[in-house]
Amino acid sequence: MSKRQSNREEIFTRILEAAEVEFGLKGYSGASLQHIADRANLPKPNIVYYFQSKANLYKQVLNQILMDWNDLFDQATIDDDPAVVLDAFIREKLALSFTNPRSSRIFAMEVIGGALHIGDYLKEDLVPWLTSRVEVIQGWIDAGKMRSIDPTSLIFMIWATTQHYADFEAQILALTNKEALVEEDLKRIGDTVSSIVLTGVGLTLPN
Amino acid sequence: MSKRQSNREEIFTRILEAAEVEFGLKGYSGASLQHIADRANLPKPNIVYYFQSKANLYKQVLNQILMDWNDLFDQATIDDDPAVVLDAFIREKLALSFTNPRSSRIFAMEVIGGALHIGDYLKEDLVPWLTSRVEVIQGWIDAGKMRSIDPTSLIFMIWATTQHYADFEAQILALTNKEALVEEDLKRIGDTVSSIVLTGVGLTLPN
DNA sequence: ACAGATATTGATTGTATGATAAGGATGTAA
DNA sequence: TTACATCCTTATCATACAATCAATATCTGT
Repeated sequence: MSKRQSNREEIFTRILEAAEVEFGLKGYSGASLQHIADRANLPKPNIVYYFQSKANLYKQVLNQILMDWNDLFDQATIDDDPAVVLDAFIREKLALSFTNPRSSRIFAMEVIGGALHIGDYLKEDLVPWLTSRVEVIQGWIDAGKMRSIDPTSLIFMIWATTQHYADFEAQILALTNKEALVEEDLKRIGDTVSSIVLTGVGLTLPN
Repeated sequence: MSKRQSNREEIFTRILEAAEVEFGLKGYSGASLQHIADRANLPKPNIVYYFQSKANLYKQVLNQILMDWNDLFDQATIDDDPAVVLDAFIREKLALSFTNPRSSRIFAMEVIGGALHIGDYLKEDLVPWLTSRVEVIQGWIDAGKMRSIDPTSLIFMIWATTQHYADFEAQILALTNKEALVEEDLKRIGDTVSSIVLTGVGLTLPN
């Protein structure tokens, strides 16, 4: 007669999910352990029992998000067709913003707040990633496959535009007078962004 | 012998400025009236005396920011050259992100948090603005001046890209290994973004 | 110079928070 | 069954906060 159907791991993820929702809604300071506990259907001290502190729980949530963010655009090499790669990158990143806006928002709030908790990750893990991606794009430019533009600014531009639909969802819904963004919007926006960016850097998709 | 050089208006703006800094650094929940008071060099109760409550002070700060945001891209008509207008819009918005990143960040955090305090402003003031701008761009498209793309997505794209440099400054500095963004960066990024967008929608700047 | 309005101050209040402590329940191994 | 470790829960802590208050100081119009 086990009132306790839940093992350690299940509770872990339950708390993490509740925390993600709460942090996503209220930000770090605004979120309270009590609310997270209520959401996870657990007494508050249990949260601390599993995660030691609020700051640590927050770090774990961020870590989870960064691990979930797939390595889109990661396997691309100089030999690939830049049009195909960039189009896929834009559409995948945009789709991720649509399906998982909460993750994007937590990350955004963290960075806007100065990236105090993930500054090290940015410098240690993301810098090499960006460097290697810039090299690939520069390779395409040198090979005459695309127009000469600043690769870093291009990557930031794609990041900014795609994440915008997750982070500023409230503004977009208010401005477009909608309840939610749907599959149709994803396609229209993906078409527009991909079209502008690809044309902008002198590329056309093969048929 | 007036120890008190400050009239009511001066104190008002002093509090508003201190609050903008504090909210920008810590977010709404993270900011405390005590810290705002310290920053404004006033006792805490005076903050409440002038602004009644923390929530109201925050609203006033947001209001101030929205009023400061000039009406860039506002006077453009169908008769103008879209290349000139869009280029100027991109560069001015980008410059604003560089000179006043704090305002942009407070606005961003507010929207990410669900735009609970400025939802009405978005619907009442920004919707008409967006509608009229979309009409102008659609007019350019209909007149064959530029490529046919979704005007709304284009505007969001420009917003996202330009604000990105203010909101995600911490990430950008970490990734580019810099201390601060300078005039030179503003030019390079402006060139890249303007070039990609203009080319992307089939425009070229006149000489 | 005076009186009424306005502004400033330090002290205080009640509440919500993150964190801890200590005992009880549960499962596991001998 | 017994012993032990893990897990959970109730009760409680000190702290920081927004907000209020009563008392004092300052200004302003007459």
